[in-house]
Amino acid sequence: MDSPCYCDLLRTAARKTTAIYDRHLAGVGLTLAQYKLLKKVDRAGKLSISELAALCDLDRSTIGRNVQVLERHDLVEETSCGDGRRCMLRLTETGRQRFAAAVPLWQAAQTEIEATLNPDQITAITALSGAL
Amino acid sequence: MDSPCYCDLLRTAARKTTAIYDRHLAGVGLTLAQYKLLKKVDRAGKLSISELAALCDLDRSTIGRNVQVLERHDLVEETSCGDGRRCMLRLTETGRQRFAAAVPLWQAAQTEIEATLNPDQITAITALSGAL
DNA sequence: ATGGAATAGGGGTATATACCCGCGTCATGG
DNA sequence: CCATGACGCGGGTATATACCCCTATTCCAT
Repeated sequence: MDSPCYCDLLRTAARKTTAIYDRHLAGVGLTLAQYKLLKKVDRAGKLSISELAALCDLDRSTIGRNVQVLERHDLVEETSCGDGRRCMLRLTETGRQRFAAAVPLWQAAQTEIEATLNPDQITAITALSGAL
Repeated sequence: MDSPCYCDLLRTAARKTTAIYDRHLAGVGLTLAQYKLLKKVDRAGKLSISELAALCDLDRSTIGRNVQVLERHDLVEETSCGDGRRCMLRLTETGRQRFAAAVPLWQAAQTEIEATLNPDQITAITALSGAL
């Protein structure tokens, strides 16, 4: 009758963990979502908004707006490519430095989560992405 | 070295499941978040914004704005109590009907999730709220 | 070569969320 | 009985997210 709302549980867990990661990353003025974007741009070197959206499995317009924030903070810049429709994104020098400084903070958050949750939960969470 | 970002996994899982619940609830024009609010107001009968925020474990200002949406949709209304600072929320008749119609849709989403995830994952997710 | 389809992106609108600040109200200690 | 502090809430600002529509560009088939 009263099974817990799985959606609510996951949304709450996502909010709580996001707060933990954001708290760690606040030292370099990044949010977890921004860190993830910087990481993907760093890995790719250059990529378009649509490619980044596909990598993140997020809506293209969401990525477009999130990238605007990164551009305002001078972490990412656009470079033209042959195609007049697209613009390739890449990290600025500031972005590279900020990302490098953020990595150990992110790692600390990871470690905190690993210390908080039990191994079964870690395993279950890791398998979620494949199941949904 | 490259452990997956637990925060990203949970955020993605929350987005995906929210989309599933929202798709089911779209039949009555509600989102999962709105459904949860209506459910809590329904259970409580009457309660203030701060009480609702505490129940949801969300920021008071967040609840205030989400309740404004419900009021615009004529699902929730404010009633004055003795205290001039507070206003008590309760469901409107429309809100009661909408919530009643939404319950089986929510249940269908629950069932879909139970069919998608394996029991271990369900257990792990359920235990998350206590751990975080 | 041209016209229609496909692609890339921006902008509008809406919701969900959090933090901070200020304002009004209440309650309580002198 | 009044001043101070506690409380409740709205509003400002910022981010994250999604859907829709429009425009510009490119590509491809005829």
